[in-house]
Amino acid sequence: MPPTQNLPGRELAVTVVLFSLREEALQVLLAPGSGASWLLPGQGLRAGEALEEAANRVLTGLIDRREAYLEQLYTYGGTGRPAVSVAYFVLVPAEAQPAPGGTARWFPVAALPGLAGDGAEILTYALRRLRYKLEYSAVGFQLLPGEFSLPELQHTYEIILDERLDKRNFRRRMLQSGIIEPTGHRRLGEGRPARLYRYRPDAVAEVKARRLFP
Amino acid sequence: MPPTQNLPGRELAVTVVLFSLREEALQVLLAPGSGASWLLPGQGLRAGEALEEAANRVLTGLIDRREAYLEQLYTYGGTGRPAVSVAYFVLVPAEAQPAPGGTARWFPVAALPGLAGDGAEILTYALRRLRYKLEYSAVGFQLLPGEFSLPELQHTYEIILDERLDKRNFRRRMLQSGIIEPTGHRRLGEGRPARLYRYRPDAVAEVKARRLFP
DNA sequence: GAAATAGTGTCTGTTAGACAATATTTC
DNA sequence: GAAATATTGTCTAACAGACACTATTTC
Repeated sequence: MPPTQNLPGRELAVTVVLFSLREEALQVLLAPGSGASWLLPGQGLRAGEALEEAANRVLTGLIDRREAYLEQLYTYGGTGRPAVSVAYFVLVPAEAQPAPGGTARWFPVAALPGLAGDGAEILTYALRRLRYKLEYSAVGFQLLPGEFSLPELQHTYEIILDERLDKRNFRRRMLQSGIIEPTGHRRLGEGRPARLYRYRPDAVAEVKARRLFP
Repeated sequence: MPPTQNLPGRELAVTVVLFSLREEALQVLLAPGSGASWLLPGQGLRAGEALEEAANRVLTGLIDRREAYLEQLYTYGGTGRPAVSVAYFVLVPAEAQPAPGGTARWFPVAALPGLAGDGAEILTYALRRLRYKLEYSAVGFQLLPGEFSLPELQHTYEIILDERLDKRNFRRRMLQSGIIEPTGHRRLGEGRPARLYRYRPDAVAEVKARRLFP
């Protein structure tokens, strides 16, 4: 029974775990709760509304962005208010801006405030899922703008996995996978400019797990 | 809005996709629906009942077995009756017997009857998940009795994956993984008796997916 | 001893992972 | 030309996958 915003008496709610990269850190958007605690943003499900619709509605109230990577995470509860809450996992690029006038705030996952209800449990699970999916699917691109350099991409992976990666091996596999293509543009900066790439959603986005028992 | 048994007016239900191996085939337990159609078994959620409790309750009404491998699959709906249904994925060994007096029947996944509502969609997803998990986790053992031979284990994999596997490679990896241990018993039959093994739940049950972008 | 099934070992190609030097830009 | 950053290639160990014969039991 995860905490919900504004609609305390509902049977069914959706909860959203919204991740983004800001200031060199993986951050989560949280809504103010009672007292000093914070909540995962959520809303009761409206009559006739599909689950994913409701999740998108919550999202629209939080952020200025219409498209986002959204995936059902897990359904919690059966006791408490709301009785059941369907948690969604959402990724937005750093470009996305919080909705004007909103009270939600970003928190680095490394420095979370106290979370009401089972918010901490949900968040931990979402984070685990993010790290796991990063390694065998292409979700990482959802956290980046449309054009990015390979060092930026690698940096994204390093932040989320909290682990240093070898530059040569990273580039080799990323390029060999065919999942990105050069845009022809370059990112100018202090040193040698970096080539920019874009994600190719048509490329195979998921990798076969290594078979334990083939 | 998956079909539910007996409790048409509920907001929230759990649906169970129950797999077992019988007669050399992967089979699913279905409940009779209206007319000639069949349903995935399910029940409305009771007040104060946790989701997994409800899934276990449904299970108890279907089969004589108290323990089963049970995992939340996906939550469907938002429209229709029931408004939302939480689907569970369940594996039981072939030993398990249907509850006496029950009306549910086993169907091979290769020859399913017409399914009401979005039963077919849920079942297809459950099957995909089973095959997928089989390759990187140890769920396969949940379909076998406590003691089994390596040929039996391989046969289980072949049935579910619908694919022939190399005996030598299969045995090598299965044994090297340390996930099974010999019981000292043997399975007698027509030819040379097979050594029996048991699953070691304490062994690492999941394998790192191959990193796409390490 | 024939039939049936269980059990075993090797070779090869691919890939993950470790590792250091060169290239291009700005100031 | 110094500083900063981007870009590139090789070697090795581990593992997946292909492949054929021997061992043990029953009848």
